[in-house]
Amino acid sequence: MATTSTQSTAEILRERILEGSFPPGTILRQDALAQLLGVSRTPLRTALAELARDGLVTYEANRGYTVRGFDVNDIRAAFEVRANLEGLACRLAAPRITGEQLDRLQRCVTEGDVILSKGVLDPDDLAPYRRLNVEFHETIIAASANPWIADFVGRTHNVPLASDRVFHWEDHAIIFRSHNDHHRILKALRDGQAMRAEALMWEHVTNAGDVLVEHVAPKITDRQAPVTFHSKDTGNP
Amino acid sequence: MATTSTQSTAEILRERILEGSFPPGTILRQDALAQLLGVSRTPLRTALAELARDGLVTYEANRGYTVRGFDVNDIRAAFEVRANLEGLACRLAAPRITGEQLDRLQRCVTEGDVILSKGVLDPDDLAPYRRLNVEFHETIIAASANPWIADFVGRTHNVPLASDRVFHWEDHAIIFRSHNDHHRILKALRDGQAMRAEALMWEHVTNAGDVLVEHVAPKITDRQAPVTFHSKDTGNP
DNA sequence: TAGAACAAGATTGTATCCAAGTTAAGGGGC
DNA sequence: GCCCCTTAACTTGGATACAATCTTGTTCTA
Repeated sequence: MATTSTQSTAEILRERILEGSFPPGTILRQDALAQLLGVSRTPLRTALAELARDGLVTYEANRGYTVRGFDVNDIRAAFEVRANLEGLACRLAAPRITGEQLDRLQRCVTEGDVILSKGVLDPDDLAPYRRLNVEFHETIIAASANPWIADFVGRTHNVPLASDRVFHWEDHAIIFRSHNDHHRILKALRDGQAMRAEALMWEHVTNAGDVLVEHVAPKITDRQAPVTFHSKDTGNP
Repeated sequence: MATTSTQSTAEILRERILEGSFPPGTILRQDALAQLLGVSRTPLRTALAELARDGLVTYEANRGYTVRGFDVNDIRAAFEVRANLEGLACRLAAPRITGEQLDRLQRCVTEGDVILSKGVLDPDDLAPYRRLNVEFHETIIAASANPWIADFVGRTHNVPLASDRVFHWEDHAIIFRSHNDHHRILKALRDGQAMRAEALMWEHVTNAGDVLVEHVAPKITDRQAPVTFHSKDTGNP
């Protein structure tokens, strides 16, 4: 295999935690967790140290790792920063974006048009549209030519419920407006209007945060009590 | 000891790399490095995984860790996002900063006045002034009540030469102007002028980046050839 | 009965050992 | 003579064993 056991362990754990398989406050017992994941404690511990650096789990010396909990304010704060960073990405990208990148953005927008032209939100279209959305944002960030933005925005996705893998695919009007933002952002970037692109992106992300917070707030209000993870648990509630 | 061996190893390594003790491209041989630091390979590897997550070293599966090199563009890019993030911190802090925090900012400014009133830059004043500077910025970031900003700005300090531990303590006019910015930023925050505080901080950080880049650019132009780290090396060139 | 001290069990942190992969050198074939 | 394959030394990755620390339950005392 081209990848190492530590890497795959970290990836699986990250996925599980972001999915919510391990409730916040869960104490991650290394022996049990290693057994569940089918690896020894050595790669598991390395993976945990990485996740701790990403803020997904907290660490206390000689007391192990626990799954970190995020409240509504953490999510709000994440979108606050992300709105600014992605706005900055637009401002930087406007004068230097390449034709090839503009083409890719155009493709995302056009394909999104097709999906949304139905007038209703087909559940089967969720995955493709989400992929388009991710590619649109990532292309702009890449066009900004500032690697820190990509890194930091990526880190704000390391939050359960705030990741762009969570998508509110219910209200056609909301998605339609969001997609319309993409149209305008692309237009602004093509015309080299840095400030306009920045303002549009800022509002675009800020509103997405508002929608998300409004939608998921009830889910997070009940703070789980600390829970211990044992080997008999499957990790899927 | 309250701290664990892994933690201290990571801290020492981080310090060493930021200082420049290990030139970019250095291949960090685990056996030799562990021997140098007086620990076994296990905690060392965990520490290295952490530093890799911070971007200080790069990792390739089955081929180990190498010290990452940063060029002028990386530093420029770091200041670009830092200027925006610290500007954002000001905007957020303006309406919610506490009296206690304003007092602390005032103290930083006043003590800085005393140091700079001499009219010349005494080398003995470098450390105290640098401490005041760090406290000023960190207080505002804390006042923004957005933990992501603190995290991300901290990460931009994880760059050799771009850390705030590097300070250009030569030109009195430059320092004086910079300190004058602090005066105005404090005034803006006290008066609740969010936009003004943001603009001032943006310019403040952007200019600091310009000065740094201009000053250190010659130092980085010569890109070191890849070098292997052996146990006989002391780590101090 | 409440509280503290102690001891046993459990859990984490570190070291050592073994396997798997990589790199480099030497030998054989064209 | 040059290229490729084989092989051996070296390095990294993972598993296991051992040491240090924490937790918990019990017992003894005031």
